Amino acid sequence: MDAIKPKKTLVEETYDILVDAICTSEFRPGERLNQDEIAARLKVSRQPVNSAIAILKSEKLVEDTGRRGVVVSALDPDLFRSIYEYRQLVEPFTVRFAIDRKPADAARTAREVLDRGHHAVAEGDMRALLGADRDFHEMIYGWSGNLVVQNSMRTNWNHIRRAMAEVLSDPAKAGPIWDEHEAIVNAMFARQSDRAAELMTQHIRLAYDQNPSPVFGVAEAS
Amino acid sequence: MDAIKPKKTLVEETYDILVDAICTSEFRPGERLNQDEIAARLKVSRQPVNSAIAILKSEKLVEDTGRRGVVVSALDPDLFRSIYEYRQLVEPFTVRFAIDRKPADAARTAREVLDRGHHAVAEGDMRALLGADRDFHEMIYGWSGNLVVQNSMRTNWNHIRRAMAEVLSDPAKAGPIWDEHEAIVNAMFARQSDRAAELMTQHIRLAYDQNPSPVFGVAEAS
DNA sequence: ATACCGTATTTCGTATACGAAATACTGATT
DNA sequence: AATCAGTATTTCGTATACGAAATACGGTAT
Repeated sequence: MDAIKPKKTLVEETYDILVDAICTSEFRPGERLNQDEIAARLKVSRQPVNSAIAILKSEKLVEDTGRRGVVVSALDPDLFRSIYEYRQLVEPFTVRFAIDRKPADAARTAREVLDRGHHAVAEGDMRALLGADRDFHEMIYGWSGNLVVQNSMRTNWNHIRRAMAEVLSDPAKAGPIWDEHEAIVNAMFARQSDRAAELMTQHIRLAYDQNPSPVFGVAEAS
Repeated sequence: MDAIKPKKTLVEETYDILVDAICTSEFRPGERLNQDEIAARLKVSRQPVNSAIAILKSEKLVEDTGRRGVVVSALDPDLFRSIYEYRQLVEPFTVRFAIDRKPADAARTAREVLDRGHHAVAEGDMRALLGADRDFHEMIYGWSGNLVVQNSMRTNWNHIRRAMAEVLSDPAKAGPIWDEHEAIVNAMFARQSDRAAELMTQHIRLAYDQNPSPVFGVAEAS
């Protein structure tokens, strides 16, 4: 019997809702977040909205405009470049560690995540695709056992989602991505450390290189 | 003429004060943060304290205990290991990029930072040492031009500071660290990319390896 | 027509109030 | 002495109030 799970506070719920709205471009880059309106929409007082916005600020999803509140941060090509530079460095490393550190049920988990991705491709569901893509990578970060990577990639994926929300991508183009995911996982389970890491490096480089404009033409998150 | 710099809000100031109190072990791991007491001490209402704590929560410097508020997070050996694992991966990378991306005044800045470090060694001032150490590494992160590394290492250094605050280290032992810093900078300015990166790798590995217990016997942050 | 000034309105930071939930304390029972 | 139940107190999440600062608007002067 587990402990009763504490409910999320209104601050936490508000934060989640705002993150999602920003990352799906419901709130556009540069758009002002009006606390009264948000509070009215969510049917809460302004105070939890104000607190949630303070957290968003610390995560740079929104930025200050002085006394007149915050705007959604602009999509920053420098940040995007940094994220992909970083991913090319860090994710092959997570692959290497994941091979040795993955838990006993890793094969089952991997199968589920891959199936979910292939299913999203078949359904042509862009939102599910992005979620599955993120799940795939987060699975590997988790297996790597490195808490710093897990934490830093959590916020990085929010920025990736934002960039992806700016374009209408063709889900059909996502097919090869999931083949690449399969190949990475196969190499990992075959304990081919170098091959798996190289496949991941190529995978991420390809995602970035196929981007005709660093932010607005993003074809794939990964 | 620059824009008038907006003042920090009470939430921001409170957050800064709390971070410092946690990172210098004024608030001990496991200790409850009482909002009323903190508000009274800082002579503000509870609301900005509550908001500041919400941000600390999202950064994992404090954790929830249900309805009775938050406690300062325990020093987690896994997190510490992750941080050093991560640093050994990421900081040589920042060194390599810094060589090409450093600004025109980099040599002057480096000199200032190194002088500050040597001065803190001579003064035997542990707190200044830790600050200078952090400044040294942040200088290189900044030169590398990678925003993700800069952001993630900001919170990581808070955790490093916490671990350091648990022990009374001998400042005299910090001397060789600054010699290592000098060597790294010299290799960078000589554009010896491989050598600089390797020196940084060794430097960080040495800092971690000299730690008899992953958290409590930390001799050096770097 | 444009610029300026005064007033009204909006918005947000923060203080205060309220009530729910958790914890501490006390007295009664076994 | 140990346990339980009831009550009091503490603490925090959130709503509401207040006031400062920013912005919008309307009228007047040039």
